[in-house]
Amino acid sequence: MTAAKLKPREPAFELPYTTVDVVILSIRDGKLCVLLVKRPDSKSEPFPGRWALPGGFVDVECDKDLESCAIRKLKEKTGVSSPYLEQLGSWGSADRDPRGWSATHVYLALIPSIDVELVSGGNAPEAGWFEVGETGVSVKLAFDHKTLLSAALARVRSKVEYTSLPVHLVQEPFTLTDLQRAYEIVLGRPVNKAAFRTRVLSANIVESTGEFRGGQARPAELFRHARGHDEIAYFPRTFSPRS
Amino acid sequence: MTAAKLKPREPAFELPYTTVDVVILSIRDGKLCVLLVKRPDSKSEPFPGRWALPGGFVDVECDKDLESCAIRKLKEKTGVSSPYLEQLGSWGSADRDPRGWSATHVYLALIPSIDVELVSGGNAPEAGWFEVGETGVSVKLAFDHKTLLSAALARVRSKVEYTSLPVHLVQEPFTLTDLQRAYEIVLGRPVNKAAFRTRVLSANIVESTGEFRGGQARPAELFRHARGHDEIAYFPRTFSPRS
DNA sequence: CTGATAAGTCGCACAATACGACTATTGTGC
DNA sequence: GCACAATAGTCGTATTGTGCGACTTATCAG
Repeated sequence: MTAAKLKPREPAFELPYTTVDVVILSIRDGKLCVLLVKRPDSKSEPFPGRWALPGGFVDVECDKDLESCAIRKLKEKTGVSSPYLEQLGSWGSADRDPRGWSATHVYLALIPSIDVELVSGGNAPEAGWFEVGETGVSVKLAFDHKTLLSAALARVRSKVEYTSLPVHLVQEPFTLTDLQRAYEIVLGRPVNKAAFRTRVLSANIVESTGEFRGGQARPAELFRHARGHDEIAYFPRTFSPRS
Repeated sequence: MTAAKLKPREPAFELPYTTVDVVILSIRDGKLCVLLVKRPDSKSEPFPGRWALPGGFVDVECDKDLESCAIRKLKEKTGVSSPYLEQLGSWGSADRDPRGWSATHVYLALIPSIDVELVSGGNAPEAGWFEVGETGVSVKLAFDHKTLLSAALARVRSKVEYTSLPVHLVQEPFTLTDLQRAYEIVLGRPVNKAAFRTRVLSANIVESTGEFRGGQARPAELFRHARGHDEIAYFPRTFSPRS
């Protein structure tokens, strides 16, 4: 790729880099986890060998907009093509990337806790799921990705209190108990069963499939996301346990 | 400015433009208003003469990060230097700017309803306040600014229900009635006085100055933003009138 | 002194819900 | 076949928060 490829543009001042990063969260083994990829080991790259959020430069040739770019990167890493995806925000400064002024548009994706085929091997970077604790992951992250991850966690933990967001962390069909577990994992505290069920059912965010799943006990009714509820629903009040 | 100014960079693929736009809202004459600037009339510019949100290219020479850039643009237009400022999101696509692939980082600013000295005249663009209705302003906007403004209004109207956000629309010192008016203007409906006062006071978002303002009636206690509450507070419940 | 005006308070009724305790429905071991 | 374990799902109530109308308080004008 040469400078000849650069279309002459007006104004001819220096342009920042534009990137997209995706915070992909999922529940694995009862823990909230984030998907990280290992940066290439080449010394010409910043943060070689360091773990990072999946992401990279916007490709003006193939990305028609920012969201498409985020979806492309998600698809490349996980094979998942239609997750819950929302924009988290953008971070841009002179020093967040050693290569120069850069701005990243960060997306938050939630995917169900199924076995995602991590697209790895070949020249694709190594990828893996990392449990997130109170503040983030235990490994050191590249760039300002620690900040981005913190922001994502704050957003998710805040929204759990008053939205139907965790619906997107469970695989359809699911039982109300499955859904309650997802809430509890993200909230980090138990939730009363009766109160939880009234809330969820009266908000019409899920609908019955009519099917039941049996275990060694009474079979549980199976639900799916309510049709026409691709977006998350807002509860009028937060989950607030009695003191 | 010539191509020589362009620092050679690796990778040498085409970079999107990076801009920052600011949605500046204020209450004027009891109406929610947005600040717009007129685009230059030169034919070499996109959307000549059209009204637009204040904003423009990130200047990698003087802007250390995106927020500084937003603050700079706000200062240039209004003279206000420390408003309530939050990031709204980013919009980027191949076709939102006729000059090429561009991504804009949009900030939302709330400023008190004082007489802002609109910095205008000379070669500075014409600027003015426009009342926003249900969906936006009555004039046609440049670029995708209609979308950006809609998003800003949706954010504000949603947050009014459960946060202390309108605190930043009133000039200190203010009475509780002043604050209630701000809520009512953004909400578009009346609020019960007693309920409003309990909520606001128990949330500790304002504190008394000890001063009083007299009119032809009983003097009202004057308040200011509570110290240590630069950010907005979240109420546990939404304003919800009885049906 | 009286009335107008707006600030600020009080108390009740109502609605939502957190929660523990209850019932219901299945599988399993004896 | 019966007791029991395990989990699903419901019920009733105590408690909390708050919406709202009506009240009291404080000031000014005439």
